[in-house]
Amino acid sequence: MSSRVLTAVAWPYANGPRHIGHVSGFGVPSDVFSRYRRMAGDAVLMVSGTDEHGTPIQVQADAEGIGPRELADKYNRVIVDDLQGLGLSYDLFTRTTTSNHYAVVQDLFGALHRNGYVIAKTALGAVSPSTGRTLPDRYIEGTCPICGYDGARGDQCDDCGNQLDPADLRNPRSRINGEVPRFVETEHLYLDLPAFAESLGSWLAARTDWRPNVLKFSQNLLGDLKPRPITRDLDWGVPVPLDGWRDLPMKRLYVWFDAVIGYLSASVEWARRGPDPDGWKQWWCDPAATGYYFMGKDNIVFHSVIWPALLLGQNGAGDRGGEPGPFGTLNLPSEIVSSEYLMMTGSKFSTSRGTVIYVGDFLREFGPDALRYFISVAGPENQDTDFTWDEFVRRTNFELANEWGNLVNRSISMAHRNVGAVPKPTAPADADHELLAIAKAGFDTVGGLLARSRFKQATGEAMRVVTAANRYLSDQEPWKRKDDPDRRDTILHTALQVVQDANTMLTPFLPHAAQQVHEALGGAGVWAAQPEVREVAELGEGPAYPVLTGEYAAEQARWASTPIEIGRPLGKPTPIFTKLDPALGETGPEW
RNA sequence: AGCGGCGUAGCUCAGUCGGUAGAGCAAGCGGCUCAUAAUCGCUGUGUCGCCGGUUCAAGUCCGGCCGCCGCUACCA
Repeated sequence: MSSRVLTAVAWPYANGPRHIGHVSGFGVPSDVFSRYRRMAGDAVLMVSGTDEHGTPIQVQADAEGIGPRELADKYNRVIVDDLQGLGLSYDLFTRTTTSNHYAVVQDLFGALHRNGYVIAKTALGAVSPSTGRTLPDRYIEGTCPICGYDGARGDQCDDCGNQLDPADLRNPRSRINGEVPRFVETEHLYLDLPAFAESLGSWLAARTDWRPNVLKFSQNLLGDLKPRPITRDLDWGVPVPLDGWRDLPMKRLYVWFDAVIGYLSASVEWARRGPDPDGWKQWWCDPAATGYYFMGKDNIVFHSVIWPALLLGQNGAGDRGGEPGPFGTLNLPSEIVSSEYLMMTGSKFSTSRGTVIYVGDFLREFGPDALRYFISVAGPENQDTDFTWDEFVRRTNFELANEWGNLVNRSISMAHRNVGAVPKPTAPADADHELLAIAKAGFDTVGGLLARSRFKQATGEAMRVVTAANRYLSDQEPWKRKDDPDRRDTILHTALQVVQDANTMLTPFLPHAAQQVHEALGGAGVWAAQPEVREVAELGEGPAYPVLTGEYAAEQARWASTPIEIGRPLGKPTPIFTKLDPALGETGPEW
C-alpha cells in the first residue's frame, strides 16, 4: 500500500560552504529515510533549498565586497554541488530567491493577515546609521549594564548570563563596523503567536508518538508565547505584500518567516515544473499524507511551534478562527526528526577555531558513502557525538571494506572462478535455509527501524546480516567442495542471494556502493538513482539557476528480497571500498 | 541566569514497559585460507557520576548535588 510521504529537509543557509555537522543533522538522515520509503513503495516528495535572505547574508556579502544576490548565487552553487555529491535524493532542491517562493510567501502572509494573525506594533529598534538597516541584537555589543562586562551582546551578556535589551547597553557599538547604532521607533508586523496557544496546545497534546524531548521542549514554549516580528528594516528579502508596505525599500519579511515557508513553496515549484501544477496538494492537503521534517536540534522551535502556527493561521484554524487561505487546508507536521550535534573533540564545529570539516573537501578525498555510513552508524542521533578521524578510518576500513566489501568480493570471486555465472542451487540444506531466513527477517527489522528514523540501530541490524553471511561461508567452506560441485554451487548461490539481500538493505545508506554491487552481481540498469544538477529557467522573471532533482521512480531497488538470476554471467570483481591509510586516523588529512 | 540534554567496560556508544548489565573496537588464544593480511570461534572487564527517597526489585522513577555540553528565538 502506497502512501504519500513529504520529506521536508531543513534549508541550509547560503552564507558559506556547509560542514559535515550540517549534513549530519538534516542531510544524510533525511535521505536514508526517503530512499527507504521509496524502496518500500511509498510516494515520496523530498524538498528543500538554500536559505538566502537575512542579515548574515548581507553582512557576508559586504565582507566579500559583492551584493547579496551574488553571494547567494555563489554559495547556492557550492551547496548544490555538495549535496549532489553526497547523493541526497531531493525531488527538488531549490532556493528562496525565486519568484515562485516570493509568491507563495506573500500569499501565505496574506492569508495570515486576513485571518487576523498579523499585528502591527511600534518598537524601539537599532539601525545602522550608515546603511539604515536593522542591526540585529546579536550584532550589537557593549558594556553590560548589570555586571559591567565589556563584551556583552545586545541580546545577552555572555559573562553574567542576563538577558538584555540592546537599548540598555552602555557604549553600544556594531560588531559589523564598530559604529554606534541609532535606536529609532520603527513599525513592524508581528505574528500573533499567543493567538495560537490553544490550537497549538491541543495539537501538540495529540502528538503522542513524538520523541519525548521534542514534545516536552515544544510544550514548554507554549507557556511563554510572545508576538514575534515578521518584518525587518532591510532591503534584502521578500517585500511585504500590503498597501503602504509593499513599496517601502527598507521593509522586508524577516528571513525566518520566508525560509520556513520554503517547504510549501518548493513543493509548489516542483509541481509547477511537472505535468500537474496542483500535484503538490496530494502531499499537503490530503489528511492521509504524512510529513517528516529533518533538522538539527537548534531548529526544533521553528518546526514544532512556529511553522505549525503559520499553517494553522493559513488554515483559519488558530484560536481566532478564520477562513482557509489560497492553499486550502494544509497538513501540519507528522513528525519532527531532530539530530543532536556532531562535535569535534568535545566542542562544536567552528570556522574561527579551525575545527571544521567542509563537505566538499571531505567528498573529494573520501567519496560520499563512507561519510553517509559514518553518520548513519555513529552520528549524533540521540546525543552529541564526537567525530574523530580514528573512528572514521576504523568504520571505513573494518566495517565497510573488510566485513561488507570483502563479503561481496569473496562471494563473487568464487562464483566467477568456479562457475563464471550465478550458480544453480540443488538441494538446500538447513544451514542455507537459516541464512536466507536471517536475511529475510532483516527486511522487517531494518525497515521497521528506518521507518522510525532509528538509523544507528538500523545500520547495525543490516550489518548483522553481513556478519551472518561471513560466518556461513566460514562454516560451509565452499572452497573445499571441489569434489561436490552441486553442494558448492548451492552454497555459492545462497551466499550471492544474501549479498543481494544485504545490498538491498544497505542501499539507503550506501546508494553509490549499492549500484556497484548490483553491477558486480551482473545486474544492469539503475539500481539506486542519484540526484542530478539541472539548470532551470525561472518560472517568472529572473535568471536561470541550478536545482537538484532526479528520476527516482525509475530505480530498481525495492525493499524486498529479489531473487538473483541463475546463470547470469559474473565477471571478476574489483573491490568496492578502498581502505584508508591508518595513519590518517592519527593525524587527520593534510587540510 | 533560565530551559533542555548528557555522565554506562580502556575507547565509541545501545539499553523501549523498573525484573540478575549489552554491542562494536582495542587486547590475548585458536581455526580457516575463497577473499581487499580479509574471515570465523573462544576469552575478560563495570561501586551504570555522587548522595538520598519510592519499590519485593532502580542504569531505568522522584529529590538534591557534582561535572560536561547545547539552546535562549538567524550559526545543524
